Parts: sequence; structure tokens; C-alpha cells
Amino acid sequence: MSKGTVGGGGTTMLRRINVAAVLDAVRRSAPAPLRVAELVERTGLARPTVAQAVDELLDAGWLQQHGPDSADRSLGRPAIRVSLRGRAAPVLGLDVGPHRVTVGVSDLAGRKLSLVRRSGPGWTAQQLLGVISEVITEALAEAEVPAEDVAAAVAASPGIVDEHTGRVQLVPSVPGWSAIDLIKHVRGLLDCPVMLDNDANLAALAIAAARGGTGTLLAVQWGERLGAGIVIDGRLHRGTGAAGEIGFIATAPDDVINPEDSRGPLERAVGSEAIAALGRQAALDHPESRLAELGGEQLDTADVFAAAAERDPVAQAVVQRVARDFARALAPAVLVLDPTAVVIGGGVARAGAVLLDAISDQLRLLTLNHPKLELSALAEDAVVTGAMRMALDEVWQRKLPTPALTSTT
Amino acid sequence: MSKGTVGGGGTTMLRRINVAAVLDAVRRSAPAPLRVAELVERTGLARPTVAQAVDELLDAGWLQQHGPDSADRSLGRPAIRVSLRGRAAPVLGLDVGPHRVTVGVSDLAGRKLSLVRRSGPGWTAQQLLGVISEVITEALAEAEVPAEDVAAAVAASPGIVDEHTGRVQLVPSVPGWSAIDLIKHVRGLLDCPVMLDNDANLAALAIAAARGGTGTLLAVQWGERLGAGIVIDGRLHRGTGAAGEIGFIATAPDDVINPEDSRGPLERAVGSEAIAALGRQAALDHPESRLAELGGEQLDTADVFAAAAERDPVAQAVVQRVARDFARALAPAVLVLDPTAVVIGGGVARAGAVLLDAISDQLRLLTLNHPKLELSALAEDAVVTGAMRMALDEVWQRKLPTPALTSTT
DNA sequence: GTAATTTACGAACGCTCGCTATCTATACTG
DNA sequence: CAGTATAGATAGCGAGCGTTCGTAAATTAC
Repeated sequence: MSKGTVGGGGTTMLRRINVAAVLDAVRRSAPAPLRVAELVERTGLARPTVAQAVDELLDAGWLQQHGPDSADRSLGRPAIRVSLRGRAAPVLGLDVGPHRVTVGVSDLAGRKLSLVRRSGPGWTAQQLLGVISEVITEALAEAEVPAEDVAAAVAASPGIVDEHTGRVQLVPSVPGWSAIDLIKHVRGLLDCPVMLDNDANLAALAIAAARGGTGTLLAVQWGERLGAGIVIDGRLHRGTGAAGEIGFIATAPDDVINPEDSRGPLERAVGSEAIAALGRQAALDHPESRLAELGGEQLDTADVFAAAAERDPVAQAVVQRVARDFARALAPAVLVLDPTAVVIGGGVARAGAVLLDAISDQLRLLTLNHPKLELSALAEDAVVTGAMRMALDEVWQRKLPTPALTSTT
Repeated sequence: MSKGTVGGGGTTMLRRINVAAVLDAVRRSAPAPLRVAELVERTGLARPTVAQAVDELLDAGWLQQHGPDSADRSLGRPAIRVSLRGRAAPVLGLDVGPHRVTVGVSDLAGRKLSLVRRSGPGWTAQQLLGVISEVITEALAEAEVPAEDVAAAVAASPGIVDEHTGRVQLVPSVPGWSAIDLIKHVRGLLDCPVMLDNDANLAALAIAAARGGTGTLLAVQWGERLGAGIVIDGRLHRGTGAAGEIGFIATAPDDVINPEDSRGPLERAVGSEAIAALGRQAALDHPESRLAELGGEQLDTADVFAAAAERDPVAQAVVQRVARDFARALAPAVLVLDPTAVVIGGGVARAGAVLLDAISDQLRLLTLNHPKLELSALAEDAVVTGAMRMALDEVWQRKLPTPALTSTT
């Protein structure tokens, strides 16, 4: 309950509003530098007001001054241009998976300063904490950012995340992981606000930011597990904390969910392991097929899609079945949510057009407003990028206080 | 003054912010009157500032002054108390259905001033326009509100509504309805901002407002047709315009949607007509049952639920089947959206606990975080109430400007 | 090379607004 | 009837913004 200062205040508040307006205008045109005259136009403020705000922001280190653009051949005295000083408040994103830890450091303008990835074969929870510390240190060193400068950090974990306690439920892949307080651990390294969120949510945030604009996005992460994030007009939808858990959608008419299971029905039906299993069975049934030829003994998911891309009817049948199960499961959610776009990422997304077209055909039969169906352009960086994005949002939300009328009941 | 003014922040803007803060504080405690000292505390502003704002709002007619509360026996000089002057900006809500037109008039504080309902047997589009005019006139007269005083109006129509053009698609019940520009017609009567929205959306808004607080609400309207509205933290989620169209969720494993159909698969499976049909079939198969006894020749939906409430196994089997189909269809959406609560309204909701418990049991088997499942407390007034609510929100949003950081493209 | 032109930066002035402090008004209590 | 507690009105002060004018720097024209 933020007491007092709910809205309005004295002239100092007004000044803060105007400084924030100027900073926000610079942020929106990042990374392009802006002239003061442009700031005057965009904020609607008077020149002295803008100038004073710019001075203040320069002193505080939020803005940096550029020399006149030599390419700009306009008449008259060349304008001073300012842009965000990225190093003012770098942020850190952390993607923790059972076999891989990724850390990204980004500056205030959203430019990546470093990205460090480390893979390993199934760490324990304790080992994972050690790896996290190492990779964070390495990424900060590569970005040349002292640990104490980091303004915010966001960690991504699979499973269902409790926003408040920072604990994770439902993580089968790493034994003991749900007992770890990851936020506390990271805060011990960084001394800044640290947040934790679901990996699918953060990937969705990154994809939404990359697509830009408003609207509703349903971003599916499709690998061994299935999860989805929902972004509505740039804001993440979390529900009560477990929104987007599409892996647990029932597929067979008498499926029943057991929250204790490591996999949900849809994951068992169309997760990457299931696809590989379907492919192996099909190869056994049709040893003469291109699929059997391609896959051999250790046929995996990629082989199925490769064979289907070569028009092998056996593989195509498998893809058809997967696409159908997936579309049938997702259609009710698409009808209810009516998203602008559905983006598919994760390992299975590497299948490409073969799978996408099949899903699109099925989904078209089951929905009213057909959303755009796309593959994620961000590939495996989506989660870290989203984590950095959320950390950035956090920093901006703290720096740009919307002063009026925002308090909730 | 010479330029476009709004968007920047001068001292006049600051004054507007503070006046808005005072008005907002009064609104939040409506309908209870507030003393100036309380306003000082709640806004965090100084007393002279609040006093000036109150004077201004009194002059403008937004607030009214109360005499000292005779029941308040506190020491010292009695305080002046102010409250919203409801008649300052009354709003109008309009619910248009194929067989019924309802108009409600509400004052600024959300108090209902009048509610007029008229039923008829299937009007044509042209007749409907006439009825609408009459009922609006009648409701305004009963509320003693001149037509030119109305500050905003919202109309509810079944079907998919295009926010921008104000046209309606997918309305089978009223021939020619989609060609009518309802907004234009109402604006001809009222001369104020008029908006149009889906009836399920508006019902959801009313239910969310009645429940209060934040969170995600999925409000299902269940009658001959099925629709749902989604409210996230008090804001309606529309998707691309067709969000919540649960009636078109496929039920059978090989269902396919045809947008030209008047009914979707789920409506054909569990709409009130379908329930009655299932009941009639069950009564034929089991003529000795309580269901057959109750319903007789013209067995309808209510009979099925009545018999089930009396523990007739035949009727219970029908309810079970309906609940199962409904829950199976809704479960994927619930998993993705993860709502705080699912509220069921509309004609079928009159079934009460019999149906609700059956659905709850089924849904529990198919979801992770089980949302609260409730019946709507608003019954048939939900849609008008939601329409008035949205009109109120419109008025407040216009009167309480958010100062900065918004307008740029 | 000098002057005119164009553009942008910088400083002084006046205005509005909100906050602090003080004074006045009102009603209950002993 | 006097005292006291609470609330409303009023003056002075400070802060910030907007307007206006003067100055600096670069390009173009002669």
C-alpha cells in the first residue's frame, strides 16, 4: 500500500514528470540520437524545460551527448544530439535449464553486451548454483560491467513459478530444484532487484518485443515439454501463476491430468520424444520408407521432419498426426484468447514449414479468426532475451514513475 | 496557449492532475461522502490545494456538498462533506437481444436510476430500432434525465462486434441486423459518445465489477448460445475482436467449424436446446423415470435439472454428459488463461448447484490450478449492468486524464 | 573573403501553482 | 460561560514552466 503521493504533488513532482517525459521520448527513439528540437516537439514541452531536463539527465548519467552528425548537411548551427547512455543501468538475464545455463547482459537501450552459454550433462541442483555463479561472472566480465552496476536481473526457470516466494514447482528435470531459492542466490551475487519467471513467459516477452506493436501473442515453446506465454499489449499475462501450461491439455477423450506427473497429456502426445517414438514405430512398420532409411537405429525428431520435407508419405503421416493433435488441443485456447499471432519456438520449431503448414491447415478448420502462425525468429536465445527485456522493463518502470491515479484500490 | 497544449506539463496541467486526484479519491469512496481532511490524507496533497480543487469541482457540478452528519458527534467544528453529484454525468446502457430490449440509466456513482425492459416475439431489424428508441425514451423519463445530459452510452449486441465500424457479424437471430449501424441510431437519440460491444463481454465486465479486485475472470454466458467474456485486472480482453467465442469449440474428435453456421459445435452439444433434446431422448428411453414424469410432452432444459436435483439417475446421466462435454471443451482454455474464477451466467445457470458441481468435478480432472467456479449473481441484468459500467469507465477515463508519457506514436 | 541566412543554444522575466504557517469560525465540554 | 478541539479561510514563500529576446555557429551567396 503506497501511502500518500497517490497522485499529484508539488512542482517538484511536475518536474519529475517532465524529466521522465523527456527520458521516455529518448528511450522510444533508441538507439537513434535525438536533437533537442525533436524532444521539444515530441514532448510538447517548452525548450528551456527540455534543456533543463536534458542537463539533469546528462549529469545523472542517463544520457550521453553526441557530436553533430557529419552526415547531416542541414543549414544553420548544428544541433547537439543526445541518446541513452547504455552503461547507465545494465541489466542481466539468466536462463536456467537442466542441461544449459545462459546469461546475457544488456545495456539500457536493449543492446546485447555479452552472451555466455554453458552446457553440461544434467547437473544437480547444487552444481547448478555453482555453474550459475560462474557464468554470471563470466558474462559480466565479457560485458565489462562491474557486478554492482547491474540495475536489475531476471532469471528464467522451467516449471511453474510463484512470483512472490520465488520458488519453483513442477520441475522434474533437476532433482531438488524446487527447494532452491534462486532469487536469493542471484541477489547474493548482484545486489539488485531480482525476479524469477517461467521460461515460456519470458520467451513470449522477447518474441512480442521483437514483433513490436500491440495485440495478443501466444508464444508456444515446443520441445520435450510444451509451454506457452501470453503477451497482451506488451504485458505478460500470468493468470494465477500457471497461465500457458498447454502441455497439460488433454488429448484423448478420457485423459485425466495428474499434477504429479512429469509430463502432461499433450507433451506425451506431441512432445519431441513422442514425435521420435512415433517416427520409430512408423519406420518399423514401413522399413522400405525414406524415414527408416534416414533415421536408422537412432531415429529422432529431426529425421521425421526431414523425411516429411522430402515428401515421404510415412513421415508425412506422422507429421499430420502430430499437427492434428496439437491443433485440436490448442484450438479452444485460440478461440477463447483470439490472439493476433501464434508463434512457435523451441526445438520442434526447427522442423520449419512442414510442420507449420500442417498445423495451419488443421487450425483453420477449428477457429473463427485465424491468427497468424509463425516460427520464432529468436531460436534458442528467446528466453535470455526475454529475461533481459523484463529486467529492462523493471528498470524503466522504476525510473519513469507514472504519478497519477495508478494506485489500485 | 498558441500550440496544441495537451501532452506537455505546465502548472495548469499540474492543477488538472491534482483536481483529478481529488475527484478520483471521492469516486473511490462512493457513495460515502468524504470530509476534506480525509481527502487531504488520501491524496497526500495540502489542505489549501484540496480545498481549491473541491471548490472548483463543486462549481463544475461534479461534487455536491452535504450538511454535517448529525450522527457524527465528534468534537470541534463540524466538517463539510462532499460526495459525487451523480446527476452530473448519467450514463445509459442498452442490451439488445432478439426477443428483449433492456435499457438502464445509471448515475455517475454507479447507482441505477432506472431500468426498463421490453419483451416481444422476434422483431425484425427495423422494428427493433423503433423499440430501442421507445425504451430509451422511457428509461430516461423514469430516471428524470434529459436526453442531452447523457454523458456516454454503450450498447450490447450478440454476435461478433467490430469495435471500429460498429457493425455486428454473425447474428442469426435477427434478420438484417448486421446491416444496421446501431451506434449511429443511438447517437441520433443521445448526442454523446456511443460504443458497441458483445453482450458476453459486457456481462463479464459487470460480473468482474461486482466481484471486485484484480485477477482474471472468465465469464460464460450459457443459454441457447454460448459466449464468454474475459476480464483481466478490470480490463476487457477482446483479442482481435472475437475473443471468448467458446460456442465454436469443437467437441467430437472430427468436428470442423463452419463460420457460416448459426451455431458452433459446443452450442449444438450443450446449448439449452441440446440439453432439452438430450432430456427428451432420455425420457423416451426411460419412460418410467422421474424425468419423463416431470417433463411430459414438452420437456425442456429446466425439467432436466429439476429431475437431476431430485436424484433421478436418468436426468443425472444427462447432466453428467453435458457437464463433461462442457468441461472438456473449456479445460484447454482454462489451462491457458489460468483464470482466478469462472462464472457461469445465462439461462442454463438457473440449473444451480446440480450442474455446477458436475462441471467442477470434471474440470478438476483437467486443470492444474483449479479456478473458483461460481454462478453469476446478476442473472439477466448482467449485460445491461456491464453496458452501464463500460459507459461509466468511458466517462471517467475522459475526466481523469493520465498526464504524460502516453501520447507519442 | 565577407555578408546574409538559417538554425540552435542560452538567459532574463513574468505567471501560475502548491506548500507552510497563521488566523478565524464553530461546536462540544466542564 | 470559558476552555478546548477540530476545521475552514488567508497571506507569504518558493519552485517550475512558458515566453521573449539575445547570441553562437555553420552554410550559402556574392
